[in-house]
Amino acid sequence: MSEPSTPTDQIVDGLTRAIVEHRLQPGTKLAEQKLADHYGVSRTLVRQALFQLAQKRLIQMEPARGAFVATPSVSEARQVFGVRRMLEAEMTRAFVRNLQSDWLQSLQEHVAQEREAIAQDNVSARTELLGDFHVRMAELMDNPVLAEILNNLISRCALITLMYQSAHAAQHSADEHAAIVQAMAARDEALAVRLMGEHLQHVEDSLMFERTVPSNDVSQALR
Amino acid sequence: MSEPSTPTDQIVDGLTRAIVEHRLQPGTKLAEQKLADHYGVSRTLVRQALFQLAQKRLIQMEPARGAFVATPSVSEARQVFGVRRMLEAEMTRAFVRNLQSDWLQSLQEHVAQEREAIAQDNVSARTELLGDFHVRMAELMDNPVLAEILNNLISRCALITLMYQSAHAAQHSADEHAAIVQAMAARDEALAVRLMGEHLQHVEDSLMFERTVPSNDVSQALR
DNA sequence: AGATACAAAAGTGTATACAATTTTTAAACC
DNA sequence: GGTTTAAAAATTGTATACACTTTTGTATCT
Repeated sequence: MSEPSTPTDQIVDGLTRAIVEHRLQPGTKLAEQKLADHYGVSRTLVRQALFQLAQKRLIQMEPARGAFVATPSVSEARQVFGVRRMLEAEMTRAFVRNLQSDWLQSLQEHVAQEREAIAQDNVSARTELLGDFHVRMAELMDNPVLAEILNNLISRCALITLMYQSAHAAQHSADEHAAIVQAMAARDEALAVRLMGEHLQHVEDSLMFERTVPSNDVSQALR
Repeated sequence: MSEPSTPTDQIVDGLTRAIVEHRLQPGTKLAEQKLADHYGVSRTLVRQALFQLAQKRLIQMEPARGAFVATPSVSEARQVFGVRRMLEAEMTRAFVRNLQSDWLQSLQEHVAQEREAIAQDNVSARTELLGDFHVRMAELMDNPVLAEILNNLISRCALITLMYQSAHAAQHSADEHAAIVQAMAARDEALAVRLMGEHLQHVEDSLMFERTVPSNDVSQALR
């Protein structure tokens, strides 16, 4: 979390957070000069950042027209969730098979944090923690390659996710996380895998609503 | 394959191919001006391309020192193959479950192409086709999201792969591909999944040898 | 009034310029 | 001979300049 990171990376991170947290709505135009002014750098660096975001599929670049926050189709959304289910089913299986004593405690603490954020109605912390549960599993397994891929997929899911996940749905997710950890604690591989699959299916099913208002106020959103 | 693509994308593609095909050895320095001269553009565009390659983990950028073709550690290599096994086990399962009549024929034709390239001792075509077998499955399932992720993973595998895969190992891979298709044709889901897992394990096991000579002649490699 | 044409403004795409850092080269020293 | 120091060259990091495209605004015509 505390990497030195180049200016370009900082812009990437800042925009990623803004997009994932829905402070920048899908379809919003990202004008290079405005971003440059906001970050106090030249367009050169903004441009480098935009290209990277395009590769992460968080924005879409149209030739000579500029960059826009991505508006994933329903089909793409289903594919992203599908890949997550494929990957995380096997990840869960491997997790239970190689279970270390401290892993369970770490996940249990994470779920506790989730519940705290939900109780406090802290929407952005809640969203981040719910996604990080899955990344945390990869990190515990000491697999940064998997963690990075999952993190990218989860970013795309967050972009896909409806504006604000309801407090109810968030609570449901946290409960499912807890149930998964419980199955792991019982070393019940099959159950843990099944619960993880169902969990992701539930998250997917709880989304896919109508689009929300595009306010498009870039400077304010980035504050 | 025939996208208009910006100059930056062309540089990314060109360097990707050069790295994946081992015309540029791991550790080779990629000096910006040399690349700019070679592609007849300014450093600006080369830089954009390099940042994208860094994100794909095909090169590593060191602050103020420049870009170098990535030299993945053995640990990273195992992680990449591990993620592929996770992903492709489930992909194979889904493939067999949703099997369409024309899918098998497409894969069979692909295997035939592989064998032709192997017979002709066309190393670069062979390497590309052996990797594309897996991407083809994702494409047949009409899942570009999965196809893109797999393609990135496979690029990293190719970078990891020993300088030149032996003709013998290539033949072995093509045979395993054929066996997988055969299991699919028999609608034997469990067998197809198992064969795919074993196939990836074999590929992984056949690698991991010593490093080879760094020739570092960029201009010639890109020719 | 509505549509069309054209000029002005804004924005993107690329190259160049320049400061800051690293690498190389050469000389001085032990 | 090998190591240290210092200047020179090369390279990276960032900003700016400018051509070209798209968008916006305005006046003209029907």
